[in-house]
Amino acid sequence: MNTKGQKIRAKIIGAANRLFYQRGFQAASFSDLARESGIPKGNYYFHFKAKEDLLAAVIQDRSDRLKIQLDHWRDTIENPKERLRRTSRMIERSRDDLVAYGCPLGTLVAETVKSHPSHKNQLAEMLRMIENWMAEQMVDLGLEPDQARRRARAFLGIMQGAAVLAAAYGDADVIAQAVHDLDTEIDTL
Amino acid sequence: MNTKGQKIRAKIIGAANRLFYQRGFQAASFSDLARESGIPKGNYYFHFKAKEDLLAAVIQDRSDRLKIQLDHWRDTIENPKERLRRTSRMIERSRDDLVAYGCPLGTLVAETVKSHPSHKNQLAEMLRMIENWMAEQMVDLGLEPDQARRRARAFLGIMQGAAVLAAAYGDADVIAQAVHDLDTEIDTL
DNA sequence: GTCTATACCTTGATAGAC
DNA sequence: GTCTATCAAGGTATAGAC
Repeated sequence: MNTKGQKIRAKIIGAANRLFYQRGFQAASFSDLARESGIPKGNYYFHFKAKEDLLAAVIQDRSDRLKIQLDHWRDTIENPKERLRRTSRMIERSRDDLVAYGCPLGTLVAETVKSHPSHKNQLAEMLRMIENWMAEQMVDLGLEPDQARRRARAFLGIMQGAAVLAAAYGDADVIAQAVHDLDTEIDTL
Repeated sequence: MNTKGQKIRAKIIGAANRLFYQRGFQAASFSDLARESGIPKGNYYFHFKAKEDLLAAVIQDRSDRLKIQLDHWRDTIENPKERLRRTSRMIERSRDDLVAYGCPLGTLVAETVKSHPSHKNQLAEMLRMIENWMAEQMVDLGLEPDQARRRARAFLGIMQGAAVLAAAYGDADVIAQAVHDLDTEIDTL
């Protein structure tokens, strides 16, 4: 009988995923979640011991889906440069959200590093997943592993920085510039 | 008789400045502030109508001091490249705080863009102040204004991105790499 | 397994004594 | 001008009916 339970659980995670992103983890209350998801407040505590456990599940969910996406790109795209370009296209496509709410990962880092350090490892792992993936593609292009790691980290930093500035300025051009800069860097690899 | 009042006000801003950075704006309560500053809770509402007004004063205070710093560098350092290098040295010097709490500006952007949009302009102005200042030095180096703005924005993005990753990874090496990348970029200007 | 009602606490904010 | 006492509101979390 866990199909129904799993379904409600997934629905809760889905609603929390969106609200934690759009309002922030601390600011999103269970009342908000209940109202927007249609699932009553008390129900949350059957599926998750505490709000922090719900956050952990949300991060895990994002991580799982990111992994699927990265694996898919790696397995279906032959050209390493083209694979790399997918990352810049990803932030280009989500630019409106980035302007409105910042990076889903980066803003969560900002919150959790101060008040909820228990989630830092989960978030760091997710960022490392992206970094490692980009480094792999660079190695495929012939870069030395050390050099690849450095470049991959710089790429990730550019993305994170662009998300912060885009949100602060409320200006999608910041994303456009970052995408352009990343793409021209990829060309020179 | 505003000397004493101003002094208490300044003391409140000082304590809030630190706690808002180390714990985050939402997470830092008046009880925390009262305990750490020694100034009783009720007193805060004589000097600031609401918590948001205190935040506005804190940001203004940071902005004022940043302006003084940038003006000072502009007026006392002859070599434009050396002026630019001061910005990378600044993040290098504060790297322990960046690792522990992220960027004082960037993390505040992450919080306010979602739940307190009224402060976005203040923060955006502060970031633009840095961006404009760096662009000025680049123009002094002979870059076209448009090109200088693009590069300055990229520089600022690298700093913000490095702060996010350093905090997420809990690793000061991220800052070291960003400083190195910035310095070598400055060399090529 | 699901939902309702509620306990308990902390928060930002206020009223009024000094 | 400064501080104490307290408020109403809203938060997370729980107990227990269904």
